[in-house]
Amino acid sequence: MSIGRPRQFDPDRALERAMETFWSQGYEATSLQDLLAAMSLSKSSLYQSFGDKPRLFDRCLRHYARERESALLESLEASDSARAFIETTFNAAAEGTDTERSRWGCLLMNTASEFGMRDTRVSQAVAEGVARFTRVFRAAVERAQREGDVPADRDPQALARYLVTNMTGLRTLLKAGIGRDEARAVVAITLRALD
Amino acid sequence: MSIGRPRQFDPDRALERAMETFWSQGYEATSLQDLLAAMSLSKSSLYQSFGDKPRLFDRCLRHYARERESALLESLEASDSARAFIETTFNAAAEGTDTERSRWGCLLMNTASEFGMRDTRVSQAVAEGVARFTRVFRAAVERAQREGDVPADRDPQALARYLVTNMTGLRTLLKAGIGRDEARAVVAITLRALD
DNA sequence: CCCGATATGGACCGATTGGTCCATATCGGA
DNA sequence: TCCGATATGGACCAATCGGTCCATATCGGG
Repeated sequence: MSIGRPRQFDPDRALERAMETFWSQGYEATSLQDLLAAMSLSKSSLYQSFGDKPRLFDRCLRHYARERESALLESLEASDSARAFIETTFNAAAEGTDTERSRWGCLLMNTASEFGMRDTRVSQAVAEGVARFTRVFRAAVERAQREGDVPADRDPQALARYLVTNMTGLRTLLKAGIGRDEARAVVAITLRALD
Repeated sequence: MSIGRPRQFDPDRALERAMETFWSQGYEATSLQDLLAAMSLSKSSLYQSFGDKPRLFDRCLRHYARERESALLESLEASDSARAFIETTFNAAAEGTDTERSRWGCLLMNTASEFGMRDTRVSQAVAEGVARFTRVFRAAVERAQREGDVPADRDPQALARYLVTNMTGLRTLLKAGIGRDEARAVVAITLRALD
């Protein structure tokens, strides 16, 4: 399978760097030069291994969605209480302690905001990613209901979408310059929906 | 004051067109060509009357914020009940009946998402606009409390920010392809915070 | 009727954009 | 050791980017 000259870079690492660049700057504001510098490879290698800018971006979107989903799932499974997981996730977002990446918002939502419905491939990647997040939160809500921390008569799917909506709005407002105290107060109200 | 050759275009109309272009496409994705075509004027006139692209964008942001604020205020004052105003506003957003512009999201939040905190002028314009919106919703909450439709012990400022957050998230999710029914369900949960 | 002042159209600019192409390097297998 | 196959670096490209400049058009006031 590996005939010919071997790659001089780690494709996963390079993809991660590309993802970070798109994430922090957006699609249009990211030039090929930016990508090449961040990924530390030549233009030829980029096109050889990842195709053109749209294809690379698409791979970054899907990589992001999967990565975040598994991180959330891991955190959920490691939590003693599903409700605690939800509260911790939101509070961490409000604190912005969540690495410097918290200042970047959510790549999927940034992309939804930037592209809207203009590009079919992008829209589909975004929709799929949102579905992943929603699924995780639905699972969390359902488990919380089983654990008696959320009333059983609530619609887990609707509640999950509500949580995703609030997380999205919160991250956007943080990018808009809202302060920590204000974010905390918003989160407090948001989480009341679980009572 | 009006010495020299008169303008052959309506500056307000031109600014409106520029705003719509930035609103629907974002800043980076909007070229000067796009602006000139939408505004129906020559490059010279653009630079003469509005300055360069960043300056024009800044004016669009402030124009948008003021326009939306006054529209919301008007709607609030025309409502018999402040709570009805809030509910109507959110339901309209969920329906997407809200002209084609609903597919564009909110210019201020799109901008926050696209720029983050990179540009001081832009950040300030966004923050000021968000403050306008928050003020309107706070006024609405306070009036609703006076009218007995929202418990008096709630913090109007925090509730207003919560509403802005939810509106932001909702508009973003609509851009991400969420359906009407799902949006309605989210809004229903959002509005429970007023009970 | 001319003059100062503003508006307008279009030529022009260097820089950058995303993308292609080819010569060269470096591998595994025969 | 040579060959097929892949990787890499860099030259090169047309198109477009935002922006400047100047000649011309069109006004009001003297």
